[in-house]
Amino acid sequence: MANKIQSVKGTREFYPEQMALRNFIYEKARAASRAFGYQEYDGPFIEPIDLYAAKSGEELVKKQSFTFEDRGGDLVTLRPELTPSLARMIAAKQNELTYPVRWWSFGPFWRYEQPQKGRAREFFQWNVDMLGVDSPEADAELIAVGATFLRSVGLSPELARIYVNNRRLMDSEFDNLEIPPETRLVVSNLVDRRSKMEPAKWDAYALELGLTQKQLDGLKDVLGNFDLWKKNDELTRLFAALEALGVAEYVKFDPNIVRGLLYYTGTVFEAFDTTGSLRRAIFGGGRYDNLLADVGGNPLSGVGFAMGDVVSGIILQERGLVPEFEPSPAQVLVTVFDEKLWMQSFALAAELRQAGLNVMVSPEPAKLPKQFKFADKMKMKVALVLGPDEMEKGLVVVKNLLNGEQVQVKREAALDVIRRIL
RNA sequence: GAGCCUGUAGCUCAAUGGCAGAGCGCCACACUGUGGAUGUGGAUGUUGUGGGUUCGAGACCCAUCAGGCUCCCCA
Repeated sequence: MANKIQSVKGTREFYPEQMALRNFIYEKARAASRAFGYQEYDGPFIEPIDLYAAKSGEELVKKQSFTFEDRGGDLVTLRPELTPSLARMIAAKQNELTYPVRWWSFGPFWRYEQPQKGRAREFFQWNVDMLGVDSPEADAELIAVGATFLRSVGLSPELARIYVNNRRLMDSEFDNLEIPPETRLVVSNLVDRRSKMEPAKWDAYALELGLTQKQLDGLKDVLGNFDLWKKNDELTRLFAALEALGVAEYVKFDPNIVRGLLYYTGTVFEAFDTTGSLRRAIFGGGRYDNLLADVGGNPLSGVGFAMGDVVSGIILQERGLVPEFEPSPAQVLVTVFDEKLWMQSFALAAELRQAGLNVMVSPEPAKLPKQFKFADKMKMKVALVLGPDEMEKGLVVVKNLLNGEQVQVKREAALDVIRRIL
């Protein structure tokens, strides 16, 4: 180990088993996206740092992104998120796209953060966005896409919940409490931290930030009022739509969901594992009204969410929802009897592949027990034996590895016998 | 960026400052035309890395790397 070069901190190596999990998440995300008519797209993996600097604080970009100078002296960065790229892509074709635009993507992202459980420096993220329609019903559709994913991987409403809030609602509540706009960001941050702090400490912290006792009491009333949504038109429409879309059981109003991001303007939502070991969100998103302003487009409202593969992967594993790993894509092994019949086995394997089966054949004339052990470890379903006896009569032995039964059949009939087992 | 915990065989983990071990897995054989089960035997290692203290360090000290927990952050 000593002089081996280690993998970069916070990166993961995807051995076949982990790759299967990643692909499982990808397939389910793809299916949920397509079920609602979303089109797959992708942006570049490296971008000019300015793309992010325009939107986020420069300090943040420098601290948490992988940035380097290319040979031409330009600063480029490994993309930390997709939204700015999406905004640019939309802006570039703003007048030729058919709205509403429904796009989804799944790809790698990089953030220079402290790796820990649920967080890596290189990760995959599923992004889903709808642009061009500003309605609570559109918001509901995005939530429904997320819920469809949860349902499809076996995360029932008991196991995972989507919590919803609305920025405009909270703003009007802040107005009622006479919390001035310039301290709202701080207050949002405060709300975000509530679940992580002891109540007494949180109170003290709130007062420290400049809230009056009266404002603090009012804020706590707001955060404890789970019926608040009923007096908000956007949210009542949202929940009616969620009901009709058949995903209402997944969704709950929660005034404590604020999400740190500046650019959300209306509905915000986050999905959480209800009892798991991770406090991190499975996915999160919301409505943003000014997506294109920074990249030179005309105003266009959108709603979207993103889900990382790290947290979702851990939850699926902890819940035992990952399908059993199948080591070999080939379910059929053609054994090699001995050196003389080696090429005969190769030819038989080729024949079966021609017929559309995935077939492995031993690349060496190893002992039969060894070849069977291999098939067993690879969890293959069928083994064929082509020995001298079979060769002579134009037969082949087909063995069902699941129940141990084997039959000797004519070579031409082998394909049907195999197909019946698979 | 800060604090704390951990690092020993492929994996999970033992070992009072005194000969580095167990279980599982792996390999071979029992089984010369057939896997899983069983039995017998076998190999496993620069104790993360680099220094230091000591007659003697896996253990104690310092540094460093990696992982975990928490804070920060989450565009």
